[in-house]
Amino acid sequence: MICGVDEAGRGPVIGPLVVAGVLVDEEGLGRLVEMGVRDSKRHTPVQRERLYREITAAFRWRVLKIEPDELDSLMARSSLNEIEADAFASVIEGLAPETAYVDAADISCSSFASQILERLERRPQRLVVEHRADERYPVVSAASIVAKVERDREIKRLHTVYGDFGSGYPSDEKTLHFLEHYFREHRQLPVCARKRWKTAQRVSNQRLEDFY
DNA sequence: CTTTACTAGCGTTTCGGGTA
DNA sequence: TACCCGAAACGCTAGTAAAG
Repeated sequence: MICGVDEAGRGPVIGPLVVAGVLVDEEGLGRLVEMGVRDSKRHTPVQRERLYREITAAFRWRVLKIEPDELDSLMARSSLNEIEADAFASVIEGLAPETAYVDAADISCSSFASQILERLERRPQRLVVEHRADERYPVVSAASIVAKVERDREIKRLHTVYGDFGSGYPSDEKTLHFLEHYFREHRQLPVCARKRWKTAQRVSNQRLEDFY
């Protein structure tokens, strides 16, 4: 059996980090190609939703979410890469594949591979860690779609709680506005925000500067 | 007219080399 | 030795061009 693992929501200041894995056999690999899975960025949201339903109905899969408050406390002691290596390892462990294909986010492939390996009790026979694996391997594309849709759904849920704050990424004007407004109103950042992120800290400090 | 595809620009983190 | 800054990788948005 072969699994692919990818992550979504590494950069944003709002919402969870999501890691997903999909497990397929040789035949399933062919089905993924027939479905036309590609890197999640290459699909429209509607296509992603449809593919998500097909993938999760047809194959074994796992998803792991790390909420902002948990991420904040973990980052007091570990780097983001170590936290991700932990999450990737437990997803792989849960699917127990012979071969695992992993998308290395913003780190050198070899060091990420060894970080994952040292966290695995039962290691797959083959661990392939590459940049842009989500473009090269359909099973990683599938994982990227699952991760992306799971995060989008979570953001949508948060919109019903907090109103429309955009994507949650610092480059999104709406997100920044929301954080500033919320902080002015409540004198603290919302639970859904990552306090350790520079953007979040800037928002908090800006308030202090205004105050004095 | 609507949807899709592509690029540029900005945000995040980590890594590595140069400099004081 | 310690620090700083650029490069690399990712994701997101907005804008533009092309296709249906």
